[in-house]
Amino acid sequence: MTAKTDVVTKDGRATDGRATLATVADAAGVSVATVSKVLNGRRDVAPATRALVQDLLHSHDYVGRRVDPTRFPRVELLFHGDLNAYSTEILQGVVSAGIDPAVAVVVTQRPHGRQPRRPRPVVWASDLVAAGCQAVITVVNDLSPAEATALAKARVPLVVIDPVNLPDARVTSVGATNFSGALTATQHLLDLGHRRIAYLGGIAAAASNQARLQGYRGAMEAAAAPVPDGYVRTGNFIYQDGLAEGTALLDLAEPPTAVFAASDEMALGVIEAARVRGLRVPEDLSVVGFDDTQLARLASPPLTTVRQPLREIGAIALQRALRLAAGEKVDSHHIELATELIVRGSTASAR
Amino acid sequence: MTAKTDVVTKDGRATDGRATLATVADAAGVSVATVSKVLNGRRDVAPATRALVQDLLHSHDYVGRRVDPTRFPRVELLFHGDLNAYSTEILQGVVSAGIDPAVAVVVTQRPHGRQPRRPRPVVWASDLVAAGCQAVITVVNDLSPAEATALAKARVPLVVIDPVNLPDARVTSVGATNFSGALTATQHLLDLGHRRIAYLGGIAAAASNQARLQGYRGAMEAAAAPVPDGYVRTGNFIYQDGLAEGTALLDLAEPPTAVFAASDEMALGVIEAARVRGLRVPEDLSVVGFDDTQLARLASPPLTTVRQPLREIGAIALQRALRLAAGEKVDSHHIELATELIVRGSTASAR
DNA sequence: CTGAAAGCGCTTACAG
DNA sequence: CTGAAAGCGCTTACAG
Repeated sequence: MTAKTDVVTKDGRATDGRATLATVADAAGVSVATVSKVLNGRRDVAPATRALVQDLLHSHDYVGRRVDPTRFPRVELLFHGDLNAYSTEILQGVVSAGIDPAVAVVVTQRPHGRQPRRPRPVVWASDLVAAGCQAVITVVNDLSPAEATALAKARVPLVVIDPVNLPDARVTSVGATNFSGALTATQHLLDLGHRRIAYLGGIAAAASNQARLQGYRGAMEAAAAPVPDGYVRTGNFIYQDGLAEGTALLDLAEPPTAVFAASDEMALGVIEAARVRGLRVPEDLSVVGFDDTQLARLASPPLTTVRQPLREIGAIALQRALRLAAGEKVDSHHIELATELIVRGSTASAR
Repeated sequence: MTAKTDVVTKDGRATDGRATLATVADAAGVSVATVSKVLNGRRDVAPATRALVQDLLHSHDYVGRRVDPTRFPRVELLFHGDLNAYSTEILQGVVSAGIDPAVAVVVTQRPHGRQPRRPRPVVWASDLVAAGCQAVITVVNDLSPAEATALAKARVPLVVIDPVNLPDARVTSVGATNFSGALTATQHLLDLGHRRIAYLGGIAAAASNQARLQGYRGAMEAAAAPVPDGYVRTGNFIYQDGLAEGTALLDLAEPPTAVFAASDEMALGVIEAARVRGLRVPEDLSVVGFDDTQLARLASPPLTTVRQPLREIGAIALQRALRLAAGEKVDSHHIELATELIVRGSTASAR
C-alpha cells in the first residue's frame, strides 16, 4: 500500500483509533461542519440529518467531547474508613450546597491504613487536576504531609472538616465549638443533680476530643464535682468502644450515674451496656452523646446530645473550597460553628 | 487601532478571555511548544524553564486542559430526599466498587417534590453527557418518564436500585429477594412460638413492599396463623411511621406479640413505641426489621433483621452501569441478591 | 533543551 | 439547511 492509499483508507479515525467527527461525517455522507453542529445542538440542521448523525455518533462510539472543567466544576470529598451516621450528615451538607452552584461532588473513600494501594502523591494530585477537580475536602484529615504538599503545588485548595490536628495556617478548616458544647452537656447533667459523671472520649490525640475533655473538666471543676480515677476514658468514637467502656464504667465500685460520650455512636454503646446490666436509661443512668446524627433521634430512648451543625459545616466547607478555587482569599483559616444541646429522653434527674 | 495592532495586542487570549498556551508562552518568552511540553509532563524541558512555565500557567489561571472522559470515567449516583442509613450503605457499596476501575462517583440529590428547580430533561441529560458522565444509578427510581427517555436518547445507561415499579425491560435494575426475606423473618417469629404477628409495611405501591407483604402472608398462611384486621399496616419506611403505627398496634384490643417491620428505621420506631408503653423488647414484644443497616447493630437491643446486601447491591449496580456504558449487553435486566435473616437481640420466644 | 512547522480535531462566519 | 474555508488551540516529530 502506498502512503496515498493509507490516507484514503484511514476513514478519518484519530491516531488512537477513536472515531472523530470526520469518521462520522464520512459515514453519514455529510460534512464535518454539519456533524459539529449536531454535536453542539445548533438549530440549523434538518431533523432527518440530525437524527442520522446522532445515530452514527453513537454507533461509532464517539467520545471526543472533552469536558470543560469551568462549565462543570467538581470537588473531591474524601472520607477515610467506612461511612457512618456522622459522615452521612456532612456528606448531606456538602451535596446540598453543591446543587445551586452546580458543583459535582465526587465521593471518594480511602482505606484506613496509610500506604496500601494509594497512588503516589504527585500523581494523585495531578490526576485530580487533569480530571477537572477544583478543590479537595477531607473529613478528619487523613492526608499525608506529602499529599498535602502535592495538592498545594498543584494549586488545588484543601479544606479539612473537623481536623485531627490543631489548625495549621496552610490548610483551611471547619469545625464546631467542641469546648463549649462539652461544657454545656456536662452542665446539663450537673443541673439535673448528677455528681458522678463520667466522660467517654474519642481518640485521645484528636483536637476535638481534647477540647471536649477540657469542657467536661471545666464544668466539673466549677461545680466542685470530683473526677475520680477511671471516670475519664477514651475510645475511637465507635459503638464497640462505647459498649466496652460503658460496661467498664458500670463495673466500677462507684459507678457513675451519668455518662457524657464524645459521639452518638459511643453513647448508644453505653445505652446498650446499661440495658445488658438490667439498668434503665434514663431512670438508672443518664447518657449524653455528641453530634446529633440521625442515630440520636432514632435511639430508644431518643438521645440527649450536643448538636454539631454537621450539614452546615459541610455546606460551609464546600463554599470555602469554591472560594479558594476561584482564587479568593478566605478571611480566617479556621472557623467553628456553634454547638447546641438537644435535650431528649436519655437524661433525667439523679435520684 | 488597526486590525494589525489588534492582533499584536491580543497576547494570545482565547475569544472568551481565557488564557491559552500562547498567552503563557508570550509571558514566559518561550514557544507554545515548550509550554505544551510542560503541561504534558514531558522530560525534555530544562528544570528552570519548567518551573517558570508552571508558575505562569498558574498565575494566568490556565484551565485549558479539557478532561478526557475516557481517562476519568464518572458515574452519577442519584438519591431523592435526604440520605439515611439505607442510602449510606448503598453509597458505600458504589463508592468502594468505584475505587478499582477509578470511576468518580458523583453524588447528587434531588428535592423530594416533582418539578421544583429541576432542569428540563433533555438539558439535564445532555449536560450529563457533556460533563463526561458514563451512566446514571438511581436509588428507588424517581426519574420521570421524560427523564428516562432523555437519558436513553443520550445513550446514557440507567441502573435502578430497588425499583419502585415492577422491572421494566428498558431499565436495568438491582434489588434483593424481598419475598423470601419476609417469609424467613415471619417464619423465625412463628418458630419462636409467636402467633399474633403484625406486619408494618413500607410504601404500599412499592414493588419491594408488595413482595414483602406476600412473604409475610405466605408464612402466616402456611402456619395457619390468623392475620386479623389491623395487623397489616403501611408506612413510608421512616421512623415516625414506625412509632405511630407501632403505638397503634399496641393499642389494639388484641395487640401482637411480635412485629415485622419493612425497614430498620420503622423497627426502631416500634421499639420506641414499646418503651414508651413500658414494654420491654424482646421480653414483651419481639421486633424484626428489614435492611440490616448500621442502625440494626447500634439499636438497643440490637435488632434482628433481614439483611439486604446493600453494599453488594451498590457494587453490582456500578459494575452493570459500567458494562452498559461500554456497550456490552447485560444478561438480565433485573437481578436480585439473596437476603439473609440476622438474629440479634430484639426477638425472643413468645411467653 | 528549544522551537518552527506540520498537522489534528474541532468550530464558526458566511456564501450559496 | 449545507459545506468550503479560515482559523483556533493544542501536540508532536524533527532539525538544530
